[in-house]
Amino acid sequence: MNSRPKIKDIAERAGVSPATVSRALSGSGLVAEPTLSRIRETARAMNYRPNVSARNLRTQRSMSVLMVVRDISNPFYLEVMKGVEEAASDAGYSVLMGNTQNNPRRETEYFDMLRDGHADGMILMTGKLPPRLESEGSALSQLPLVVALETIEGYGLPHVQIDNRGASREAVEHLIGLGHRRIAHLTGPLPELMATLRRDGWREAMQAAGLDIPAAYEQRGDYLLRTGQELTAKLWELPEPPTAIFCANDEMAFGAIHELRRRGLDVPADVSVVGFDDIYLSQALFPPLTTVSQPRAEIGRKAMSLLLDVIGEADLPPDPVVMPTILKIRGTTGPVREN
Amino acid sequence: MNSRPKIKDIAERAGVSPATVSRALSGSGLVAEPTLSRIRETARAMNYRPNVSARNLRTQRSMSVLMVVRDISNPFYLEVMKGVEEAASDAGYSVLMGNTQNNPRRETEYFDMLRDGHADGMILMTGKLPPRLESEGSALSQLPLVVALETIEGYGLPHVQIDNRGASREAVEHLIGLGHRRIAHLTGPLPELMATLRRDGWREAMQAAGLDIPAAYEQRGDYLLRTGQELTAKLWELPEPPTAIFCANDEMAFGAIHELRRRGLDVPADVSVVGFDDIYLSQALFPPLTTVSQPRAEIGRKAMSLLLDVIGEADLPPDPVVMPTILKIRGTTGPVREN
DNA sequence: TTGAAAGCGCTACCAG
DNA sequence: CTGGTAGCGCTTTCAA
Repeated sequence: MNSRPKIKDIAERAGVSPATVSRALSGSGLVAEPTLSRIRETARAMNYRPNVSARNLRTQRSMSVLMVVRDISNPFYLEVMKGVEEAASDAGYSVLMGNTQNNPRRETEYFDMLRDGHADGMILMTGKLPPRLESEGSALSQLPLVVALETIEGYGLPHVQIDNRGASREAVEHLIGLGHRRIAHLTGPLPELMATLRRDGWREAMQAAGLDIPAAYEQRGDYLLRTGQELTAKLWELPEPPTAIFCANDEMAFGAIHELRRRGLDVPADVSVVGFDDIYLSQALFPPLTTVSQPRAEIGRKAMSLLLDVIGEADLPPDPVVMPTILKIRGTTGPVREN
Repeated sequence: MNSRPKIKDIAERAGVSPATVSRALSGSGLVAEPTLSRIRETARAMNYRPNVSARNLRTQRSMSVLMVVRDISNPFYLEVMKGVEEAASDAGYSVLMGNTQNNPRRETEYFDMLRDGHADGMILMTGKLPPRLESEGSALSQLPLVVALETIEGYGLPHVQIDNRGASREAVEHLIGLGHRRIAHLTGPLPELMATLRRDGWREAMQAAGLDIPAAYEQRGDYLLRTGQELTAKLWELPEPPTAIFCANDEMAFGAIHELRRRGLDVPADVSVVGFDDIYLSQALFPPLTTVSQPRAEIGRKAMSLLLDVIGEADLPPDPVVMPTILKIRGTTGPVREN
């Protein structure tokens, strides 16, 4: 009566076998009505909860999934996590958070957790594989993996992503439409794929409009705020600074705006700035940031639902799932300054 | 050779019993040297990983802890989570994320996960108990629980928190020191304890300085950005608006600044604004926000280490652990405007 | 220092 | 529709 009741206790009290209790509680539909409700009743009365370890051992599943990110303290992941958590919770799964800090040892650890039954599947948002696994080739495609936000090529893994190149092109076209011709770009950490795609989108839009791309207008960054400041400072040491800056993410855009203001330049009257990601608070700045918005929660939900498909061995879309982006035109972009 | 090796496979290969393998791998120190390294070697060679479900079932532990927050998409929790994750990871624990959205059903669910062996302990950051449990009284103090950031009174639970009242007092004193006499406060969701404490700190500082507190200067909020805007708008409908606003959190402070600027008021030349929490990007705004900074990662780490103590049945500090705050004086506060 | 064996709590197979 | 029971993979007595 004192310690936690087990299935056997319920069985005795209800006058049936453990097997029947198990069936009744798991809703297998194979239990006749009078028995069914009697069992349910006693289970509730005894405040019964099935032991997960025992169940997991028996069923060879953990009903948990692993969501692995580069840096857990990046707010960008919040909404994605929320989406993953919602979809997981709806399906009866728990979410384990993995944080790699770009440390290969930790990356490997999370893969090991898949093998040791800690989790039934993994959503990878790191854009890379631990070195040890890279050699495993096609064996990887057998693992219950879904790649989100980033891309891992060559293993036939399911992906949920956005059209980074197209979205960048659209953002730059917006600037061009405002009359800007000297448009610089602060890149992400090249040669990473996502950074490369965003850079390429910028280049494409510039070329399509017949605009010049001075080498110094492509400033190599790393998504960090202070880098945005520094690169902007560099741009303003050029004989001919740009009239607009397209940044590979919002943080660098904040850094750029910060630096411009420090130099007494007004955004957007003097210089236009566009970000990418539409992170939390982007719209709360003054002026609110013009940026490319990703449907983060939906990306999380979709990734989780794909993962459930993988775990359930359902058929998967052979191509990456591409989620739509929206260019949020807000307050940091405006017509090019005359003269 | 194909499917995952189990302890029995290692035992056969190494020519010992499963028991010895288990002892060797868990480092019990009861295995003689030649055997020990032979077992380790074969385990590595076979790429062995112990099955967690089996181990958990046997040991009656899950080596996971649950971190439960009100709203997972609030960036405030990021650093705390990081701290928890670090301390957990160091101790060999995984962290499960729980998101209640203030939904009592979900709150109860997470408590159930404690009982069903999903997790060995729980860090509660919701500041309240699910209704069903409130009646259980002192039985609660037997559960492996740690309360962080918030407070749950009357059950003798271990706490990690900050001195909300004292920190608020300090923030308001800073404003008073700058010559402000008309200082309004945007509160959190009263009557919640944390919101109340921050409000009380403001009142105390005002009273100690002999300043008036017009009823309309206490505007009841809910920590949301847009509420910050709305309440500020209300303040400026008063015959005598304040010269400074102390906000119960940073988001409302951002909202306040936004609204002030919309009205053509300069921060801090016309109005000073102080926030609370020092969330991500607070220092990246222009001007950067003056706010109360909490050692979030340390709070997370401390909460986790307390939880490990609880789980290990170690002695606990009878009083709440109070972590120090720092008033970060940045760019949104300045001397009161003359005239 | 090592091995044999029980059993953690549950599910699912096989009978009836 | 229900019961008996094997066994998931591991740890940990108890004996040797």
